[in-house]
Amino acid sequence: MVISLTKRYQELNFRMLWIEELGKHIGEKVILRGWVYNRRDSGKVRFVLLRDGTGICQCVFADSEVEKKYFELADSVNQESLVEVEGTIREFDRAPGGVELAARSMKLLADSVDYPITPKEHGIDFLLSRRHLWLRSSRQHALLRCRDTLIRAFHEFFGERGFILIDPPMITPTSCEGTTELFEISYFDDKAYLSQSGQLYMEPAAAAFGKVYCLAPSFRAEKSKTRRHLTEFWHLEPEVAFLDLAGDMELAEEMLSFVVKELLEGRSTEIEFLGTWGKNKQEKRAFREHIELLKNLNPPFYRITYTDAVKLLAKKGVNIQWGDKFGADEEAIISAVYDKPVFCHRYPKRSAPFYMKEDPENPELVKNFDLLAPEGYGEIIGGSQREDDLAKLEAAIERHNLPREPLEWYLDIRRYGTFVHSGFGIGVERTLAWITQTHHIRVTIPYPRLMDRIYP
RNA sequence: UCCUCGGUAGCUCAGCGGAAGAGCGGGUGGCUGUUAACCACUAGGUCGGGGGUUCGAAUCCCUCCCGGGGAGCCA
Repeated sequence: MVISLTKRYQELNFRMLWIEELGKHIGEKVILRGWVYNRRDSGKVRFVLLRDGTGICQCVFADSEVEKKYFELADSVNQESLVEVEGTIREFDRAPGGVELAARSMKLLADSVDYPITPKEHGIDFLLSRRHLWLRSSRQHALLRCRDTLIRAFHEFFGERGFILIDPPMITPTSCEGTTELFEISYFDDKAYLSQSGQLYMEPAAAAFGKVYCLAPSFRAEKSKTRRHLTEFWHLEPEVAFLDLAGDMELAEEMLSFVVKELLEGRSTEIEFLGTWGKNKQEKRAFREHIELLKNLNPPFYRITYTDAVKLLAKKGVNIQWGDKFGADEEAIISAVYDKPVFCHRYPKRSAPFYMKEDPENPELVKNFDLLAPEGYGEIIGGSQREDDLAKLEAAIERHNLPREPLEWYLDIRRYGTFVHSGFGIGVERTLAWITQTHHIRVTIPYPRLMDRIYP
């Protein structure tokens, strides 16, 4: 079908163009194919907004210039019908994109009756149930283009630095961290679990390749119903040999600065659009301030120890004891002190996962960090130096009441040339939500998986 | 799992004991350039399900179902 269409355009001496390319073809006769985004009319003129995925083009049908049947089609064609429009591209300042198509004819290729997502406000339940159609809408379009750029930027950052991409398994025999709820699946005659992190598999890979990373889905079966949680999210996890905690934090801040720059440069149109879409005056100002913050997001970020953060919170009147975990409120208070993300590091060992390295300067602590994003977005990165002492790791496994046998392979890394190494995990959706100031991360992934929502 | 708010036209919502409403969307007509166009007319309802209170229930009570927001946990 595609081949024959292309041939037809050649025969007609027309050019089949994507809407994003139209600016370079002013004055040319072209054929556009796309879906009807919206339709407007005034007197003897009909406007059809055509969407082909790369952009939107206003097609103008003037009563005096087109045959009656085409004018009538332009007058009645349904939203999201697939059409082919033939005409001439011309400049028009007030049209979206600065150019418009002076239409000569239009052909209905596929009708669309009662398209549910009308140019109107809809509730989140309605939209999420129609996520497969919602993807066509302009805000979702902008967000997912930013997501594409963000993921490419992650790969570029690590690729340029000689990291090797190592894909972890998604089906695992046991929990990686032993704490969170896992999705159980049946695996022939056995039980298996969907991976909640690739980290334990990255550590042996770091011994094999030195600098490695993975970018894969992670699954969490916790019944978390908040704007920061998905049951399936994309998890980026670098792991580096001979890197200590300080180096790990440096890697994290360089990476974040890099991808933010790539987004600001590569997706300025989309980010500008997101800064105005559905926002009131105050929100628009807040967004502009956020963009200024992003523009100045150069290393180093701020650093504060857990112990100092507790003191800071106490000074702010928060009732908190050393050893308590930080909740969402505490994290918001800490991050609000700074105009850049802040590393909170060296948390109490008693609430830390088994694999984190004990701080030699204080065995009550582990050498880990959380990176807290400003503006209340909370933790977007969690990282640590890993325990490389076999005896200490074995003791930690025992302390956490974890079964030892499924972790023997992991202990091997400490048996055969153990080495200082560190890494971190960052959620693609949380990062994108923070950069684009999106309230809920469910719209930063094409098909969100949430508690009680698995359709479409 | 807990707390909290909600379910009324295709969509977004108002009505909160006394004739089922608005805006948008759909349909029809009007307007030479619209920007979620506008104007007029019009069709469209098991008020989430079940039970109860009452002369009378969308409205009050009980219960179940579904969804939103938040907490814990985490990225």
